[in-house]
Amino acid sequence: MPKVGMEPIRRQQLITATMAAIDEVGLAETTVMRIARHAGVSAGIISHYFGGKDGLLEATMRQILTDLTGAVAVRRHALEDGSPHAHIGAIIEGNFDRTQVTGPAAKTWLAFWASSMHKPMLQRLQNVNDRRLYSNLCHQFRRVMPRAEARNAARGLAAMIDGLWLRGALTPEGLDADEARLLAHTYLDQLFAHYGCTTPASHTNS
Amino acid sequence: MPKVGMEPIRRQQLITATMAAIDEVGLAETTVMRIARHAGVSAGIISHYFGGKDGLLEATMRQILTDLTGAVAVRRHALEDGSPHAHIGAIIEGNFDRTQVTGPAAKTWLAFWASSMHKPMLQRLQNVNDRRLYSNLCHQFRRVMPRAEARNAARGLAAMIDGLWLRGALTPEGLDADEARLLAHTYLDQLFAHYGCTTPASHTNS
Amino acid sequence: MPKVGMEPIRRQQLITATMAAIDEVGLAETTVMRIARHAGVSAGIISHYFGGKDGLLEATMRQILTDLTGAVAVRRHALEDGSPHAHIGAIIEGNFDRTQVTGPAAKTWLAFWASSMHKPMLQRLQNVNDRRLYSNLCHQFRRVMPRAEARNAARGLAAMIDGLWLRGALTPEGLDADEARLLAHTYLDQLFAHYGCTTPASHTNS
Amino acid sequence: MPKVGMEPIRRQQLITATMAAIDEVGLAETTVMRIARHAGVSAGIISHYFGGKDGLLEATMRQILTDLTGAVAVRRHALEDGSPHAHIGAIIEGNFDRTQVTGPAAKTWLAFWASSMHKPMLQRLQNVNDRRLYSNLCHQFRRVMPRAEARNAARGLAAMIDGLWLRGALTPEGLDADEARLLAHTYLDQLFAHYGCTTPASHTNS
DNA sequence: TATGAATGAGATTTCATTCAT
DNA sequence: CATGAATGAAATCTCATTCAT
Repeated sequence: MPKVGMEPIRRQQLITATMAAIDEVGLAETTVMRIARHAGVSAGIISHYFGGKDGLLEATMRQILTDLTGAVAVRRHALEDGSPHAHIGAIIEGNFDRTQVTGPAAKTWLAFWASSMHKPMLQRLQNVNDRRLYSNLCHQFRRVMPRAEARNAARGLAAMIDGLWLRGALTPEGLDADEARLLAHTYLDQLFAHYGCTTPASHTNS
Repeated sequence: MPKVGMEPIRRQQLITATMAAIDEVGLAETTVMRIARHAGVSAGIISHYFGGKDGLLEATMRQILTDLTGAVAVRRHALEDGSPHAHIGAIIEGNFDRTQVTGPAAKTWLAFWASSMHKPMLQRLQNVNDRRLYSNLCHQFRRVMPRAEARNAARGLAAMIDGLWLRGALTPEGLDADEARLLAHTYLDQLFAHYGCTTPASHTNS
Repeated sequence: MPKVGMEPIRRQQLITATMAAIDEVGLAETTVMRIARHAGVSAGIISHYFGGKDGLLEATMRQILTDLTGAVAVRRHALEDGSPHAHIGAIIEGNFDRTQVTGPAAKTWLAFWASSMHKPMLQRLQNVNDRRLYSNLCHQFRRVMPRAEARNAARGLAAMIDGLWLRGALTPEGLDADEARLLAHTYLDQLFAHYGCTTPASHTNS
Repeated sequence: MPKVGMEPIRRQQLITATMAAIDEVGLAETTVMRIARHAGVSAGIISHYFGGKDGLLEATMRQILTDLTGAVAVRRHALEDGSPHAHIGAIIEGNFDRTQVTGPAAKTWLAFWASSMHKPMLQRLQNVNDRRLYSNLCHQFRRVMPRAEARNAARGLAAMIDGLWLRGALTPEGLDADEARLLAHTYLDQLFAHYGCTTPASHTNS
């Protein structure tokens, strides 16, 4: 039975199982045994690979944040139009990426979000991502607005994105990604409209 | 110490202590012992008055939602100007009422929110409130917009309010209520601007 | 509310409530609160009148045993025929008295019986009664049998009576007193038959 | 110490420890900690192997009943003489088997018996066994008596057996198995004598 | 006399972690 | 590498008893 090179496979297996467990019963009811059962392994192995339950949870959150960052980055690199509106549009699209808002990832995300209020390690991860989103938005808005307005626009859009996620995660049927994107883009257009910019009308997604 | 007629006093004491405990260490680490210590009573009394921990948590969430509803209602009844814009403005103000966004209540609110994903009873309470907010907003927007636009406006504003709450709860220093209100009102003005309504400029709060 | 002379009334009320509670949920689930609810009083009063739960239980058992002894004594005193067979018949009749085998008393009796294995005080009460039954039976049998046979007859009949009680208490519908009496009398007749005594055939009960 | 394949060993160990604990302090005072101490393991393992205290108690009762059934079956299969009297004699012998009436098993049996009045699961187990005893006795009696008489004989003998057990369990020194068997066999002989059957006189046990 | 508020001990159960195999 | 046996800490709940009113 002993195999070499199992480490990356097992780690991914366990992270996926963690999200499945949180999706199923919530973070509070997620025990190592349940995660292990989802992964089809024994509970003891979690301590082996992650040093303990907390290590696994941290790794899981890290992966969700990494995936989210990646989804945004991919879209921004694919832009032909480098306008601020296009960049921010890509950020919106990335944040409502199918792989993020569908299934286990969304509930896991919100669960960690709430949990991070009182766990310094999770809070740090959260903050890094949060600040990146804000500074990216702010930077793009700055290209067409004065600083004060750009800051408010960035804060408003960030709040809107989070709010849509939140409401989506709480809806039993899951987030309606298309509607969420529509609302976010509409808001974006309104923000730009206040500054006399041209706003491309179509938001058909990838 | 034993006196008669303690029930309502103790119940309120324990609900307050629950919020304090959740604020302090988070829902996951909130034990009945910690709540009892906050209230200066013994742990057993929680089962006596609330039938158990779950009963107390439910009562606590119920109170938060009731307070929130009340804060909105008070402001709407105090309106001299019955315009849609004024009504919606009052709803925003109520949602960022000092007693709601300050201190323990805000974190407790978010904690329950996340928790409600997997607890039917909390979910039900959540849904009732959620739908009331949405239908109130929708109804006012309908007075100045076509149905489809009103729906989107209501969804957008609800998401914005939640998003601001959420980000506020996660910020270590707590929510900056004034900034949040400013962003929400700005968004509201934008929504109305799109339909050529007059938008009163001042949002000095009570 | 304070009344004088309540003591005997309250004591009887609580003893009756204790039997009702044991009948309803069994000795293990019988709490002072449940007893108090049955009696329509508060739990604290039990300690007041009986010094505690154990005191009440002991008083309850004592009453059951007293009632049983009384039921036997009444029948024996009422005998016109002083023959051994008549005396023993009266003992049997008393042991299957309606007030004993019907309703709460029977289950309470068996519950105490089992419990008395490990509670010296109950065991003592049990033993006193037990020995009285045995010595009464033995004494009557001695009038028509040699000592060794009388002893065995007494032991056998005592076992038969207990066994019928036991099986009756376990039967959901309760003990069928008539059938039990019939079996006990039949056994008695057989015991006498072995020694050539005349055995009156009729066992119609009081 | 952890080894594989411990499950059956631990289960038996815990069942035995349960009987020891009940024998020692009675069912009411038997805590999982005490059982665990008897078995030399930690309390948590009881939930691990039996799902909880109730599961262990049920398993214990099941084992006692199984052992009892086995003790009877062994004797009946060993019979050379297939007469009704021999069969019933074997049933009596089995019911007063040394392993049953000696030590912890007897007290545990009675404790469960009383407890089964209010626990459906135990009651079911009890009933199955009870009915088997009755129907076995009845069937054998039917071979030499009319139906009505056979039924009464079976009921009487069953009551006698239970009564002897009961009194034995309550006697501090434990049941005197020889005396109990003697009384039961004597009763059996009397039952047969009433129908003119030959009754072998010797009841020396295995 | 009687209540019910309150406590604190004790019981069960869950669970993350460790460790021998 | 992987298992599952086992522990011990912690959490919730129950309950008899006490006591001020």
